[in-house]
Amino acid sequence: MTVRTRFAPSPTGYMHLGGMRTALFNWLWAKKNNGQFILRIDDTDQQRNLDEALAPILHAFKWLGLHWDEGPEVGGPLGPYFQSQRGELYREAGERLIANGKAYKDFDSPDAIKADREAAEKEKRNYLNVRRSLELTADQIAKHESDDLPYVVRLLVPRDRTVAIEDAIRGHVEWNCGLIPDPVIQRNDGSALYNFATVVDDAALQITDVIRGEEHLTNTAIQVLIYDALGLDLPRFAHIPYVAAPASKEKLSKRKLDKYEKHRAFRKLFEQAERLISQLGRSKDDRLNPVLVSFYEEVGYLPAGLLNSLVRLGWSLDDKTEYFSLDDMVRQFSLDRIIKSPAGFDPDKLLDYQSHWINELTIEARTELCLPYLLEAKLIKSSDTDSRAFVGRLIVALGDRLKVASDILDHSDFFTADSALPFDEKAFKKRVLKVGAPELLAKFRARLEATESFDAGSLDKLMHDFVETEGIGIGDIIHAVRVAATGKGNGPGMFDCLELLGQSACLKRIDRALAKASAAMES
RNA sequence: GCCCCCAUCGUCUAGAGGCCCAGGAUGCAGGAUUCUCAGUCCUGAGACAGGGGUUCAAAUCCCCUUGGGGGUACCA
Repeated sequence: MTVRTRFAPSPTGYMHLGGMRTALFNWLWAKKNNGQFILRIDDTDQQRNLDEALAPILHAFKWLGLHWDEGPEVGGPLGPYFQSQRGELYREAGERLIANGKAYKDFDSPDAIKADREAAEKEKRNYLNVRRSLELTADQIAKHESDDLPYVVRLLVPRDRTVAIEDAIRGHVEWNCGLIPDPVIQRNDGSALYNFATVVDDAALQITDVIRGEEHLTNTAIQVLIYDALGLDLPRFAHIPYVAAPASKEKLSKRKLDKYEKHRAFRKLFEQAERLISQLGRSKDDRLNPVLVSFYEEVGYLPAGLLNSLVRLGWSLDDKTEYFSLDDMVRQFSLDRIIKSPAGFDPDKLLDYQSHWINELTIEARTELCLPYLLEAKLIKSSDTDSRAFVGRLIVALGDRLKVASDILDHSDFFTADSALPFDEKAFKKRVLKVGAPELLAKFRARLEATESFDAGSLDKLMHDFVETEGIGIGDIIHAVRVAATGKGNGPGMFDCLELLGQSACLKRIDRALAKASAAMES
């Protein structure tokens, strides 16, 4: 039988990291088995602007390259793939269960149920439905119905048995049905509840493997009873642990950001977002929430980096392999190597995967990633051949300093006008305002002006000759040159920086630094 | 309260009775390289939640405790 897995998001308007990890495991398992991955939209509570709420979710899948075989936009033979359009199926299944005596119409008011529950609690007794509606005669039921007395449909739980599954991750899990109250499967208006709709849909969509978060493990008891009542075969279940927040075993949550902000590793993510906000003049929006997939796309992470990080949350191949491309994952993924305990999302580890994968990229590919940020920041005017070439050279010089695409914004000094270059005050003071430094800088400037060749190699030689004739160490001059030319105390190799800037820019910038230095000396 | 699940370095994990005074990765600290930063290389600190069993032998199996999580809805 072909393996068919599914991911069933509610159209919430965003894609959570934890949900994405669940989706990834489903996708991988399907692909690994040459099966199909289905996207079903659980839009039971009739949203008004469905498209708007769904778009970011579909976009996240597309961005990561996790394409679905059936679902929204692509359709498929077993559609529709929206629960809101499958009401007829649930109604039909509900009627069948009532006809079979596997479910019943419960005319008890919510208040009556509540009273039963409270009474049980008071007596420290486990609550079970009193099932008064089961005592009703056919005539009484007909009367209630003609009176339009509201009712819900409840599954009649067989209290004398147990229900068990062989979970692919947890192994044998068993429940005593004598402890399970009869769950509502259909509301008064005929709409289906989650546990019911899910079973009907998973069966209709021929899902063979249900891989989902462990928060659904308890639901599974009820769902298995529904499968049984409907005479359906059980899929294989795999309940994976949730993705936890840093420094806790709590579920990673979209709403607990201020807590994560205090976490050392997480703070790096917030800083990346702040860089976008300050350098691109963006406003703070929901997409820049590091619990959401959109954050990583916005900041310039690679799908490969995020994917690698997600797959390693709760899954490993062996005791040493850390880096997995999507193809590697498809080849090597397996359910039996998923761990049972929750895994905390670690931004440090993500950054390591990210820098691994970005360094696998060609310079051209990295350039393409960085250009949009430079354009948005107005550091370059267009992405023409010249800009591409220049950015490419910068990226070569940056080497593995460039970890996420928006890191390019940290190197605006290569793009700003010479007359507007900001100097890092601390570095300036330390390197340029040092005794004797301006004099050396001025002398070296003269050499820079006189030289014919301005490539890194020649500049290196030029500097060494200079150092030798002056009888100083290279450290006595190179830092001052760096600060004068780039405004900063650190960065790529100094000679690469000078070459990138070019002769005239370097001279202008050094002049500006010298002027600033003499002004500072006087005061 | 009741039911279910989980428990190895800060973090991600390897480990399915002897290979483990517990291995890798990341992070951290120190050193080397170097013009800074990043990287690279080397070194270091760092864990089997606790208690009972079973066994010649337990991180691994069983029980209890503790801790964490989930469910207990006319949410999904």
